[in-house]
Amino acid sequence: MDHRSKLLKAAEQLFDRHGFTATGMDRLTRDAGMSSRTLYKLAGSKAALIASVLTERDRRFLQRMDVDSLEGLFDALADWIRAEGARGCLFLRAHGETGGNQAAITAALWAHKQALFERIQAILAAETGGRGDPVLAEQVMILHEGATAAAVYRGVDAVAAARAAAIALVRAGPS
Amino acid sequence: MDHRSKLLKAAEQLFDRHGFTATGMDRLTRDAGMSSRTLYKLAGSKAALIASVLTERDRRFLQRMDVDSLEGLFDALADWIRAEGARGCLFLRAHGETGGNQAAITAALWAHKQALFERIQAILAAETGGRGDPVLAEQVMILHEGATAAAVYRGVDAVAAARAAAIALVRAGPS
DNA sequence: CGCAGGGTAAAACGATCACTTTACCTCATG
DNA sequence: CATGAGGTAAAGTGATCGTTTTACCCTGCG
Repeated sequence: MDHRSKLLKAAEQLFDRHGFTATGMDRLTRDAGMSSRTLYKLAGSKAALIASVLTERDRRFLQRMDVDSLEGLFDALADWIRAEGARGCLFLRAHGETGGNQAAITAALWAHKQALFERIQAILAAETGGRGDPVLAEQVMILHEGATAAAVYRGVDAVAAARAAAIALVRAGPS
Repeated sequence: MDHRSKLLKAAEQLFDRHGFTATGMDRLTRDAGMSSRTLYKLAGSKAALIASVLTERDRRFLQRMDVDSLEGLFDALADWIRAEGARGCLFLRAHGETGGNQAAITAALWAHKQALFERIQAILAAETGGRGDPVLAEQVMILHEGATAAAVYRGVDAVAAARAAAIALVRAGPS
């Protein structure tokens, strides 16, 4: 594994497990297995590193959510949480820690949520036969978001509950 | 207003708007309008102050969620967000910033979510005529949580969507 | 008046922060 | 063999962190 991949992997893990501000650069160099000089040559700055981590996270997460059914979407989320742990959405956490004042982080958050929303819309369009209901998509998105957050204190079972709710909502159709 | 109230109010606002670690004690003393000596006599430490803020927040939030219908619950959340802004659940943010390693914060998070869950259960029991469905309560809780999180990037409208979804779920009954 | 309680402003504390610099090492390639 | 690119370890940078200390100032009360 090359230096850049090692750095991004270590950084994502540390940021996720301990928080962004709480993670010092000395700990980062140790976990990434490289000198601070190389780290700064690769990352530029801590802020830029956070942005890079979020970009990579977005790619990896959406890849995992590349499914073609509502059930698959929530199963994929449950798998993700079982593999990565339940510590809440990393994008919202980054946004919250920086007070929403860092443009790059806010942009990454928006792009990530927009992409996820479009994926949900596509899944629903396929399931309901092209009938695109933006309100229903938003409700499924909220269930997905809520399951991610609630899993922090209720565990993976929250995802199963959200999954059942989403299915019931779609079956009930437009209210 | 006495010193303790001024401190808690200023601290809650700063923590919420800028993050916990990003808020320095110098800024806190300035906004609370007192010397650092008085602040430390009242708060003990920054960690203790965070815990106190969360306790006060729990009280104030649950007081606002003291309603007797499902519609009222989500309307109360919308009112809260309109008044306080949409920056996500402060308890989950505190938990995330500290990596879940501070016992007092984790305890405050658990207590808060447990109390909210019981409130939702009570509302549902009243609405469905005593039929206590714990899964339905969890689903409404997830919608509530999801709306709080999604409001950060989609605005208050997320709460209206969650409200409609909750109503549809309850009307559909046990799946 | 005398004095204690509770406050202030501001300096000082050591620790830690993100980041840079210095000095040295390794090694493939012309 | 010489060399330059790319790496390391470690010390140093100034700033900022949470917290404590110092010295002083009101003010209500016996």
